Amino acid sequence: MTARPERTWLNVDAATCAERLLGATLVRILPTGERLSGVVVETEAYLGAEDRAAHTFGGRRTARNESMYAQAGTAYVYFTYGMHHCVNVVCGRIGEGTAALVRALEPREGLDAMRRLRAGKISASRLRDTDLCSGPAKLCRAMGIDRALDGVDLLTSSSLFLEIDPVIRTRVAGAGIARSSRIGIESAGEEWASAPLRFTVRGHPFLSRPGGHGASG
DNA sequence: ATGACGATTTACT
DNA sequence: GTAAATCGTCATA
Repeated sequence: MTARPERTWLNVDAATCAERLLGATLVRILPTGERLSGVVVETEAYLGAEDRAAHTFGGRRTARNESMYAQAGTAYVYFTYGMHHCVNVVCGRIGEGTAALVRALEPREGLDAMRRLRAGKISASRLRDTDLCSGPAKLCRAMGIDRALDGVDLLTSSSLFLEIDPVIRTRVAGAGIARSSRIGIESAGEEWASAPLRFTVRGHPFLSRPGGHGASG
């Protein structure tokens, strides 16, 4: 039986939240009513004011990152590189500015719709299942996530929300969790660029790129 | 008002 | 491996 997570489950530090989200299911209900979903298999933790790589570093607070300061369970969706969206799960206390970036999903429901949404110049039929959601911007494209969903409550929303399937989470826990350095944050400096704040399901085939070797979980 | 910069992806050499 | 695509946001003036 699946259930939505409790808010207290996300009211934790970003690293704990990022690790915890592995094995959770992200569900998107399109305006058409189609249900899309995928299991979270890769995340990154962003630690807030202290973290040079975080959008909330130094307490920066603007219209763009406002939702990152909201309550745990809020979706922080941002637009970058002039063309891509990425989605985070806000965690910790209100005003803390911490979150976990969702970097890859194993697609479970609505693969045809995902293919349609992801298809650009290449034909949809040529997109392999492993290409659908293997990156933070890819999964947003595949699930139709954009700034319109910034700030929605992932615990109560009917358009974008989290579900926990105990069977899936048990299977993920059995596979083990690996930690590695976060991707694409070189400019944040060596200390933060090398911090082991990326979490992956060990050896999972749907990652954005190979995971690291670390403690099992 | 302006300029530099992305928590990326894709195509191409 | 490298480079282009593409534009909202933010710091500076």
